[in-house]
Amino acid sequence: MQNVYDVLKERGFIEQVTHEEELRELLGKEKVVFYIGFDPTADSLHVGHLLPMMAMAHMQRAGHIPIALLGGGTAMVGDPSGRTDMRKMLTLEQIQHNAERFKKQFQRLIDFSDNKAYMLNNADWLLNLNYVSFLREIGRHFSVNRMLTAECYKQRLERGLTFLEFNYMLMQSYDFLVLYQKYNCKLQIGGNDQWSNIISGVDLIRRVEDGSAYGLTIALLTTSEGVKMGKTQAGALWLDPEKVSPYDFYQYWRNVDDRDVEKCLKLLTFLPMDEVRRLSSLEGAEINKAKEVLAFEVTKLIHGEEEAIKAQNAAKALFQNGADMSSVPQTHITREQLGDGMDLLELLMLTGLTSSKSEGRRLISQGGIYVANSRIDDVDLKITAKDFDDDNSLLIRKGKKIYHLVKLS
RNA sequence: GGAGAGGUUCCCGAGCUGGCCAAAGGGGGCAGACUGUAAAUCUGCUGGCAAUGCCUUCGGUGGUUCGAAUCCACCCCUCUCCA
Repeated sequence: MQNVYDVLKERGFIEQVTHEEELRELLGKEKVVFYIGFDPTADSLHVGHLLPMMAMAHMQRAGHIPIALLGGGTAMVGDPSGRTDMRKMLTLEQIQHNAERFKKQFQRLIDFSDNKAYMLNNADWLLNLNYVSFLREIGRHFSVNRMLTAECYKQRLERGLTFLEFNYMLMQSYDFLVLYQKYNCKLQIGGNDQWSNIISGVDLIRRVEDGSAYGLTIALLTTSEGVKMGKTQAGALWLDPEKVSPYDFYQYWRNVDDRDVEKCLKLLTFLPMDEVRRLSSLEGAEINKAKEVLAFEVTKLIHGEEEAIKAQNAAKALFQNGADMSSVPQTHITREQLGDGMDLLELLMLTGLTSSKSEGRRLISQGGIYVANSRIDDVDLKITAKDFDDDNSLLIRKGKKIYHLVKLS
């Protein structure tokens, strides 16, 4: 069987490693417990978390044991890495609630049964720490001089850094130490921005336990433009279907830049590399086939096969004249709401296609709104029951590819 | 605690000798043309509303004035230097 290390490397996950050869060997010969931390600062995971999750899944498939560590304790402080401002502090209840949501989402990719993976919360050991003993046992191993030279603090030194945030590194290092002691966790994986925190954990384990631990960072998922992937007009691309519908999720991947297709297939799907290479080599309009596969696979991974099929059918219905419109985003309105005619501007807002009437006016006057596939140029157009088809539905389109179905009942 | 700089519309960033400021410019976003549900490029738009006008907005609260993002007072926050 192929060494997971090589798999991760081939698929482009690995950015930095503490001891490449040793780690590779270790992963090849024993079951390794490893951990990745997640900050429960939002009530859903988003695309940015996908890479670490995939890495975990690959590792688990290779027989290793993941620990998903929720930063319930560290979130009380907030990681300053890669931040220009201080994070908002969350209440205990918010963090607890978010952690619950995360677990559901993890379960799609990671098998938590029979101790094949753990989910822990560092609040369990961080919140009750005694300040003075923490300083004596842990704090003494940290050199402020060295911390200040760490990349993650350099930037903040120019802009200001509170003592609270400065402690983040100690807390994360302590996490690693605790996991090493209690679970024999030898490896920490994290985003590339976690490098400083990770190596300081590795260091701490060496100093306190005289043990060998390893660190590995994963590339950040960026577009060919170098921008973080997963930004949509509405904000982040969340994994929660309540926040981003499977259809929109599918469309996001269906529309990635040509240049990002290969990277996404490698990082976000489990397709064998031969298949990835074949799809990535498609050129011109052909590459759309690869994008369809990508969109389908990623959606299947996150929302399940059934939802992925629905999203794909909806896309086909809209873009390739297919018939199954059932999963196109839709809004229901009643005949009472419609009355004897509703302003199109009003309807656009109901569907969420626009957020104000002004925006609707603008769109219409620029030719960006289509009702039942014909372009609308009348800003004051009223929609009546007659406009709906036999199926009591009306298709509205905004721009080239944002569709919305209005159902009358 | 002391000295200084600053907080502007989604972001950056002008404006700050008071009216011509819903506020330059850039970024981002949206739409149009082109196209492959791609990229690049070009064009337009980018606070709201019952819309040739009206309303809310320039850290907060009061004040001066016919009129304030622009002047004054107090307060809050951020940064830099000093302790």
